[in-house]
Amino acid sequence: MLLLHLLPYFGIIKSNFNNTYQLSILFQSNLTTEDFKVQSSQSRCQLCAVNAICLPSGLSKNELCELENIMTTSKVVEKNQQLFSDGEEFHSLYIVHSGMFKNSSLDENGKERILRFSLPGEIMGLDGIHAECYQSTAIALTTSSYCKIPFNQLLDVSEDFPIIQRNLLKIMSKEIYSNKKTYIDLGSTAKLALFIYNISQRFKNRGYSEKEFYLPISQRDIANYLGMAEETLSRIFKKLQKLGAVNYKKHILTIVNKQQLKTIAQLITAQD
Amino acid sequence: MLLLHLLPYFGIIKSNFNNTYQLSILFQSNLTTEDFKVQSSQSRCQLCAVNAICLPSGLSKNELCELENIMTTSKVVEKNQQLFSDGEEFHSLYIVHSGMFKNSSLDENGKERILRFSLPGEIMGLDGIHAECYQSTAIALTTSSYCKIPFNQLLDVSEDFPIIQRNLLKIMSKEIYSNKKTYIDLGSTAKLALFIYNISQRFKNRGYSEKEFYLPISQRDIANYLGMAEETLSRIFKKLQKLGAVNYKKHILTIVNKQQLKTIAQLITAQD
DNA sequence: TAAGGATATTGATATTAATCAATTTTATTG
DNA sequence: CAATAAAATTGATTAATATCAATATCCTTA
Repeated sequence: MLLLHLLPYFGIIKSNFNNTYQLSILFQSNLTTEDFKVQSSQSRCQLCAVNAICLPSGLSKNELCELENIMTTSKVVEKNQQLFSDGEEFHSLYIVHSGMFKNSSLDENGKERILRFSLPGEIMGLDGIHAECYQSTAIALTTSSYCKIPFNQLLDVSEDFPIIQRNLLKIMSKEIYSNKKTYIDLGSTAKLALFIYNISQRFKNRGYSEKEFYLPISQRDIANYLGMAEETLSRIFKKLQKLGAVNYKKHILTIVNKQQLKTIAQLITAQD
Repeated sequence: MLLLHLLPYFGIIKSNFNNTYQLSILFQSNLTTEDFKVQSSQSRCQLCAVNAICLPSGLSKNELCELENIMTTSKVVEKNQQLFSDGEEFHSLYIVHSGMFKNSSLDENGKERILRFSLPGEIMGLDGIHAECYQSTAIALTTSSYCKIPFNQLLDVSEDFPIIQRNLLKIMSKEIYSNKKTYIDLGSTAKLALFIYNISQRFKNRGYSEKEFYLPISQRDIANYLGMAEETLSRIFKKLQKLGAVNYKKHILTIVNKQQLKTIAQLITAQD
């Protein structure tokens, strides 16, 4: 039987190519919810692979316990299922436990606008706090799992445990900061290179491989997120491969030359 | 003698053109700091024109008092002065009281990247909480004033007054949300129209005129913020004027046709 | 108020990316 | 596994925007 808290590790394709395809299948496959069932005693935060990130640093056993009491055990959603939707009443924060989500909303003409992709250990729903309703829709891009924290209960607990409050502020601050590093003045090639690099670093920060990972996002969605035409994105993916910076086949992304990727993304100045 | 807490009202150019230029001069002028000196008893939050926005709703007299005790009386900075800078140790949040600031940092090639413009009632420095140092530099674009809240003291106070904590979370949530409404998939014309509309609405939400205001931002800085060439911005400003949507002369911006502006900004679908 | 520097405008051209249209490849489902 | 739908690729063309270069205007300050 599969233990859910190990799933995030499986999602990463190791350099060893014998393991690779078997493992990655978990993320594209048609396994049913049943396959992911978990013993509740083992799904608690102490055992969770992402706990160190989703609510970082400084919590005592006592404080962690309080948190766990209000959180749901992690649950599975299938590909294309929706966790919450734009405009719906806000009640809980969601933490990605495994898999990936897209957060989007519809613009004035009804066109989907993808605002963010959420990876394991990342929190969704923070933008709903101020308006008391969710500001975007969260859709699983692959079979995924999540934990749920009712916000009012979190506030109650944080009154007794200021460290939790402080952590929440830090998480939100980081979110504000990361949104600022925008793609706005980059050309299409730099945009895609930066996007790949960013995703890679987010995986790395969560203990996964930064070199090779399963990317369950369609090119249409990447193009939407980066604000470019699908066709342009396809051409630029090809270009990045031709340049030897990355490799991309069937949603498996390999970073071949990290330095070069960073240079193209304009994160470092090209040497001459 | 000028009372600082009235300044924000003066910054707005009324439709009455007799008053207009005199008043707007306050914002471009070379008045010295002396001219802006304030009686401390009148600068407290109760009298502040922006208090209802900067720390909104639900504070009792008692709670407000606690806040005021830790805040500095509002202070003036001259044009081009810096409030805090990227990388400097984080200690306080800053609230714009009057005038305008730009928040920017340098990219890998040393080029300035403007991340945001801060208007009266808006908080600066929130992105510094997580890293414990400021993530951007705040520079006054015109003679401006601000209030300062030491963050650790704010945390202390908010432990006793949960409403303050909750307000802070809401403010940060709003900031996360507003960053998401990006310009990424708009053409240059729509970008500039949306930019003008957004600024206009932020003025409106703070009780100022949404139709006409002094915009102390250089076209170079607007172009930088929107990720386009200076020349393109100049041409598009002209285009928006030719179309009859706005008027712009010597940093005085007038919205001539709001509906049209919104249509160009793709906020509403064009009627046929 | 005249001079000099900064900011903004304008035109010509080159570059980049969008659009349109067709085809190929991949994924899904009975 | 074949049939169909969805996603990705490719080429040709058009449209948008950047760049380069020159000039004009505005703003500051001596």
